[in-house]
Amino acid sequence: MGRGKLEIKKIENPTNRQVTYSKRRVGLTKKAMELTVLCDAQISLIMFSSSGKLNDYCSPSTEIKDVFQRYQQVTGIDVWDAQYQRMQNTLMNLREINHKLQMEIRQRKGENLEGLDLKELRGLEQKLEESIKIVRERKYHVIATQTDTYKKKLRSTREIYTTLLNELQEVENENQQHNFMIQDLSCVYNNEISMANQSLAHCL
Amino acid sequence: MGRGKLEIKKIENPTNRQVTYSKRRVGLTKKAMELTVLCDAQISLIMFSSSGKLNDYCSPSTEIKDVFQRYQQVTGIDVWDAQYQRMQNTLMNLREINHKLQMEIRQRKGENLEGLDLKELRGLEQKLEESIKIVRERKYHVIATQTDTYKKKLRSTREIYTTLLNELQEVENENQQHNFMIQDLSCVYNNEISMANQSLAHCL
DNA sequence: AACTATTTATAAGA
DNA sequence: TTCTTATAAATAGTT
Repeated sequence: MGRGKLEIKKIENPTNRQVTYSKRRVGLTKKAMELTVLCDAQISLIMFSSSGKLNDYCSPSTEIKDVFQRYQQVTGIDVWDAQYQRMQNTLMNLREINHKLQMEIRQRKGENLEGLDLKELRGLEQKLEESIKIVRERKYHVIATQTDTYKKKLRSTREIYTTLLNELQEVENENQQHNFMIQDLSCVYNNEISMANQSLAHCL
Repeated sequence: MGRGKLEIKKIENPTNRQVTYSKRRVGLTKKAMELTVLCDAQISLIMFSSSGKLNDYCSPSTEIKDVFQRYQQVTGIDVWDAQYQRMQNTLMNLREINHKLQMEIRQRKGENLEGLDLKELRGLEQKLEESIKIVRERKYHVIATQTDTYKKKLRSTREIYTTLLNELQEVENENQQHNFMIQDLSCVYNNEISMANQSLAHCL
């Protein structure tokens, strides 16, 4: 179209090429826009001139990257980044593992037992018995440790008391005014003993 | 252009819209190609029709993703980022859930109990007791069902035996040569009874 | 999918 | 770049 027919091959004159680019770029964009409006299409158009200048058009209410994403979805994963692909794989792996874990937990909770036969149920029962045995052993261990701790505390308190009592009685020999301190210490000691006994009783 | 002027707004008639899309899509692609050739430009054109069909054009010796990469470089917009970020989040979420599931399973297996205090151990023991109760109930249910099935099988076998025995004895009255058949049937029946009893014994 | 009257795009020139 | 305009190209409506 135009005053003469233009053969479709690279325009060698750079000025002419640039002029033609400008004109046709506008025309192309206009046509893309019209197609968008007329036919309710989603279009992305990216143009780089031979000098590297960028121009683009994208149908309204979307962005180039949305179009790209959609393009990827439709064309498949070939164009996806290697890293992206790797991530996708990891994701699927994790999902699978997750699912298996969920299933195991559900079985161990006693849910979803419909599919199991007698032998499998026995196996599960056995596994649970083993687990509960371990938990109970741990519980007894913790109880024993706590009891032990209380006993040690008690013994140490008693030792401290005895030591202090001895020291005080020595001092008392020199100074009768310290009598009231012995009474005070007795009180603290009895209190401690009582608390320790309470804790032990709660635990056993 | 055409027989009449077309107002640039969405064509409501779907058939017309589709036809116009097809025609103009070809025209647009042709113009893009011409611009590529005439002006030595790099062009990517992606079109989705309103029905979701994809068509694209890309200047020779490049691919869409090259154009996008270049576009990304020039504009500074990271086409990948949004998608990548979303995936990363999903990944981290899954990993976290996975970890929690692992921990729950390990506890239910009796592993990794070091961090638990007496109260938590008691809770875990209780949960395991509940689970094992459910599993046992299910096991008893399966056993009961199987027992029932065996009983029914036994009853049915006995009925068939009785019927056949009667029939045979009737025939026997007419024909003494059938004695050996009765013996044979007895043998089969006793065998069946014995197998059923064995299965029941194994089960209970 | 083909036809064609008309509109639109644009090549060349200014 | 922009305007003009003759002419090529695209395409709307029709078959």
